Amino acid sequence: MTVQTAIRPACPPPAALMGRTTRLGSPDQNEPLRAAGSVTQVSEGREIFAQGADNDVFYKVVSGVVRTCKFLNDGRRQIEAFHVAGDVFGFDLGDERPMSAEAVSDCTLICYRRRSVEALGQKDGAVTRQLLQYAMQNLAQAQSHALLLGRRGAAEKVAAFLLDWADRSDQQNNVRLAMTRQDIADYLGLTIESVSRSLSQFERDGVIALPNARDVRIRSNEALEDLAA
Amino acid sequence: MTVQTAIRPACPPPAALMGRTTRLGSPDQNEPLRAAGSVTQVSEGREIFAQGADNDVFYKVVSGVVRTCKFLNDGRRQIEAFHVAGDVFGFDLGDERPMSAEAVSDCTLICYRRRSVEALGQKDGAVTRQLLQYAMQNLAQAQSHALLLGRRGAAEKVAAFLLDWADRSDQQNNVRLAMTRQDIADYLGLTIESVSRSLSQFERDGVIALPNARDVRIRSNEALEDLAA
DNA sequence: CGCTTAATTGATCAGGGTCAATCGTGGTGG
DNA sequence: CCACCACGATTGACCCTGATCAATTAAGCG
Repeated sequence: MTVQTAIRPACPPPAALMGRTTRLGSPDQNEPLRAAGSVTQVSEGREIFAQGADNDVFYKVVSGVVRTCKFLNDGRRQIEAFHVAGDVFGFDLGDERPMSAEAVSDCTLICYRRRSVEALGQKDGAVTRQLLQYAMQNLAQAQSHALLLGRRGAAEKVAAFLLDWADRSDQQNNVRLAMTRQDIADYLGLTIESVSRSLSQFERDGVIALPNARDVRIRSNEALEDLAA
Repeated sequence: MTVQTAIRPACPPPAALMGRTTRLGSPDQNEPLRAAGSVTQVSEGREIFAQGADNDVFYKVVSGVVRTCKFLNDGRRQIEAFHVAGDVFGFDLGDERPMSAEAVSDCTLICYRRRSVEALGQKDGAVTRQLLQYAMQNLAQAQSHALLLGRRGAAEKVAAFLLDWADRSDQQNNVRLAMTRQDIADYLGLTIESVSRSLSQFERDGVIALPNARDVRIRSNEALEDLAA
C-alpha cells in the first residue's frame, strides 16, 4: 500500500459526515467503529490499494473523493463507484482485493483493520449491524449503477450521472466535478469523446452551462431528468 | 444450476462467490436463520414481489432460479441478478422494493420476515453476521456484473455468462440454462438477436455445442475463457 | 396436426467508438 | 511577464458493433 499514513492525532471526529439512513445501524453519537480507526491522508491521484493486494483493511471517507475500479487484462478500466464523505469502501469478501482504489482528489480517510473490527463485532452487535448497513448501501449503489450501464444510451447515462452528483452536492445546481472526463467515461462505460459530446449537447440545448470543464451549472433540472429517461 | 435440482444436500452456495473465506460468516451447519423462515413454492413465471411494493420480507433460494430486475419507464428491463440455491435475495434497504423478483423456473424458497430477523439479530450476533455475509456476496456479484455490462463486447459478455453458469452447474461443461434468451439479453444489456448470434458463432467455431436452445455443452473451456477476455 | 411462442438468421441502420486535429488552461522557466 | 509546453477537453470525419426490422425455422402443446 502506497499511502502515506500521516498523523494520528486525537482525531477530528468525523461525526458530521455519516451517510444517510440509519435504520439498521445506530445513530451517529455512538458510531460503533469510532474507536477502531486511524486517520490517513492520501493525495490526489495516489493509489490507496491495488487489485489483487492483501485485503486486510477498509476505509471510510472523511473528505475528498475516492474511486474504486477494476481492470481487465487489456487495460480497460471500469470504475465501480465514486466514494464521498461518509461512504465506506474497500470492504470486500476474500483475501485478495477484487478491485483497486485511488484518490480522485486529496482525501482524508479513516482506516480500519478488518480483523480488529471483526473481533469488535463479536463482542458488540452494533458494530456488525453498522457494517451491514454500509454493505447494503454499497449494494444499492452497485445495483443502480448496473441499471445505468446496461440499458441506457450515452446521453441518458451522462444526464443520470449529473443528477446523481448534484444530489451529493451542497448546491444542488452548481455541481463541481472532482473527476476527469476519463473517470466519468470509465464509470459510465463510455469514451471521453461521448461524454464530452453529451455535455456539449446539453449546453447547446440550454439544459446546463459549462463555465469550465470542472463545473456544471444545471439550468433545468426537469429537462435533465427527462434526458435521464 | 440445473432447473429442478430438488435434491442437493446442504445447498452449497455458488463457488464463485463463496470461494475462499468464511471469515465473517458462519458455516452452514449452524445456519443462524434456519428456524426463522417459512417455506414457499413459486411456479415458473410467477412474480415473487414487485418493484415499489412493501419491503417486509426477504428470501433464500432452496431450489430453482429467481431473477431480480428493474424496469425503466419505457419498459426496458435490466435483470440485476439470477439467484440459485443458497442465494439470498430481496434483502434491501428502504421501505419500498427497489426491484421486482420473478421465478425463472419452479422454485422452493424460504421466506423471512425482516422485522423478526432484525429482532433476532439483536439477541444473536451470528444472525447479523450471516446477513452481512449474504449482503456482501450480493455486493460482489453486483460489482462483477457492472464490470460485465460496462466495458465488454457482445461476445465477451455471452462467453462470460456461460462460464459463470458453468461454475454454478453440477456438470461443469454441460450447462442447462434455466432462462430464456430474453432473460440472458436483459441480464447482459444486449438484444436476443445478439445473444443468439454470439452463441451460434461459438458453435460454428467449435467452442460450444447447442443440442437444443436450453443446453450448452462447453467444448473448450480455454477458448471460452479467451473469448471472455 | 396445426397453433403459438421462442430462437435463429439475414439485411439494413444508427449510436457510439476510433482516429485525428484543434482548442484551452494552467504551470514552468527563460 | 509572458512565451512555451503539456495535458485535458472539445470537435469533426469516418467506421464498426450491435440494434432494429423482417423473415424463417424450431419446439412445445392442445
